[in-house]
Amino acid sequence: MDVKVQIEMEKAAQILKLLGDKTRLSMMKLLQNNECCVCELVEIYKASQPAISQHLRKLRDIELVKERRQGHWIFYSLNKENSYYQFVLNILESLPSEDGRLNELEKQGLRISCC
Amino acid sequence: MDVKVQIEMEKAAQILKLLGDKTRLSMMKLLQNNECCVCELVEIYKASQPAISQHLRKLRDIELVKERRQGHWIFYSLNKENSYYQFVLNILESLPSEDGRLNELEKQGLRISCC
DNA sequence: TGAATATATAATAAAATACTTATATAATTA
DNA sequence: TAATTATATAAGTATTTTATTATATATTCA
Repeated sequence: MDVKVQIEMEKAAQILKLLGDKTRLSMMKLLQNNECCVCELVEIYKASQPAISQHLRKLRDIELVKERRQGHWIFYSLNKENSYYQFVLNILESLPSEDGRLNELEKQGLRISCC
Repeated sequence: MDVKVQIEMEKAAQILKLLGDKTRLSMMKLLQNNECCVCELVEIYKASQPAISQHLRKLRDIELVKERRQGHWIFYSLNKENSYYQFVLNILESLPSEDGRLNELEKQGLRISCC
């Protein structure tokens, strides 16, 4: 059964606005099960590096995602500590998996495996 | 238990973008349990009539809400026939009730009771 | 049928968002 | 330590969204 924690209207609208973008929403779904670095996302979404960086910044600013530096790379993942994590997860669970996109990368030898 | 019907990424983003506005999100929550006419929404949100009409149009365009004409008034409500109704409902259920706003109207004698 | 009321639409202006190009920062490695 | 690589940020521009003002449509009622 789902947990239904209530969330203020304003905060909800703010989060939904950020999720209301195809690239960001798909990124969030991808990050639900995976840690990804920026260059992988650039490859997957065929977008410019600054464009991806700026999407990530917005998600980071409201703490929906967190980063972990490892050498050259910065790995992004969902921030499970966030008070609104459950709200976001509820939405992500209605979306089709995007993991296939990472498998594609792997096949092309472009996956940045950590460590 | 929640029904979790999967929904295409693009459609989800489109819906979330519309919900990602404070006024529209709050309106949707209000309409979850109530039928409201435009003038009530204008009063509640202290917005101009065209502004409210245009918000409603967007929600109507993707069939999240439906209208019912009765005399001068046009009453809006959630469109439960929509394929994405369950998805939307899932989100609305995490939000605090807005019914209090209608009670306020009622007290002021501004509620348009149907029939 | 004409006036009044509720709502919609069109045109425009203002504000917010997203993308591009250029540059900065931080870590790695030769 | 200089060159390279991954990422971030800033500035400018283009695009999208929202609100405003003016006007049109539809219904009711005198």
